[in-house]
Amino acid sequence: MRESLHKYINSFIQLSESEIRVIEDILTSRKIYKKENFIEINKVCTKAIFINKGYFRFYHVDVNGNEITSDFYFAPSFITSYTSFITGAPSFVNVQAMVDMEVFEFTKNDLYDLYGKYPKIERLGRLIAEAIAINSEEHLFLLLNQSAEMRYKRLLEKNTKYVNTIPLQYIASYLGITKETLSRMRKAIR
Amino acid sequence: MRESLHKYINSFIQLSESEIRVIEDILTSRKIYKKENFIEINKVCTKAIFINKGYFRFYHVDVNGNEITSDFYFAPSFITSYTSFITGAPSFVNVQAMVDMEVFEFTKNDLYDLYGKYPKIERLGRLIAEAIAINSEEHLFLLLNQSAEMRYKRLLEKNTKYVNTIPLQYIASYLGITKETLSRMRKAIR
DNA sequence: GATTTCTTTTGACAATTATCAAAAAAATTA
DNA sequence: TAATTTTTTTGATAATTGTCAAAAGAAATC
Repeated sequence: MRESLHKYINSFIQLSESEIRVIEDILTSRKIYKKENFIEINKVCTKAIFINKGYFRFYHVDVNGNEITSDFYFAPSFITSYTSFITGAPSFVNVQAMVDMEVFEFTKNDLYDLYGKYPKIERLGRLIAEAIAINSEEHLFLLLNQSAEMRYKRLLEKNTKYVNTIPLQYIASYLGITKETLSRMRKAIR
Repeated sequence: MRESLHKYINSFIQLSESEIRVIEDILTSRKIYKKENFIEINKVCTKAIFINKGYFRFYHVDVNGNEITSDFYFAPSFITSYTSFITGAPSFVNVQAMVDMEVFEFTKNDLYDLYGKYPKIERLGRLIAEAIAINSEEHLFLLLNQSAEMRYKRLLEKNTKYVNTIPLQYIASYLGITKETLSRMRKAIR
């Protein structure tokens, strides 16, 4: 049942049976239904999850009342409202289930206990933090790299999964443009 | 001489005398002069540094030949071409000294040795990776948050240091706009 | 302190992107 | 499958931002 978790962890680091077990011990299996928010804006986030099935989007509402999507995370992956989880400040994003999902939840306290007891689990934490930093760096790079059309083409190449499974309106704001502009760009490219 | 390093590390985690010493042992003191590139695009980056004095900008050249600045890092801070250092892929950014600088350099190999031997130093690595991820998240948030004018105002509030010390042309591309547009916006705000 | 180099500002105009409203298409639910 | 809801597309127009060239200002160098 937790095979995909093992596989995912293994892609970062080889853990022993007992290390895997203590990780499993802090997890609670849970379902999150489409459109439900796992994390709410302005609340402090002290929980994180492993996505076993489904995907999330991170979004906030700007001054004009528009929803701005800042990120997507697909299974398998660990996620949380990163800045809030780390610093203890209120989250500035909502994290919303895009489909009916299956996740394994755990608390910050439990995780930090494991960090203290198992250096290799802390190493896993470092590797995941690094992966998240790299992901943000790539998104940043995408946004800074010229016209909206170029950004979309780049996304097409690099993140085919996004373009194929995520509704266009959310991809638009991920790219920093409106859905109408993205729709027109797609027409122009065809 | 390395007081600012100690202080900086202490802001993340309390290390013992001997842990501090082994970190110092892998450092090489160095000067980097204004406009010099510490890291070159397309080269694999296996070194990182602690900035003791000065600041860097991260930039790349886009298809139209324009320099795009994606980040700034001021002393005191650890920096490297993050994605390249972690993954071993060629760097997609240049890292350029903005003033005459004083830095302490170290290699990836030496650092990873320390990670293996000193769990608390690996924890420091995790904490720094997290800080970098948070920094990128904030920059992303800035870029996605509506009009250029709003972005600039937000930067004014949040990162006064940037606005006061960095030449406008670099701030412009950090905000995803041209220097002319930023210049006009500043005039409008006055 | 004069000269050179680098940075910022300004103007005129063009291109890109946003906005609002409505229609069409697709997906979901009854 | 019909009805409802959600998502995408289209049109007309406005607002924002970019481009290119030149001037003004500031900083660095001799």
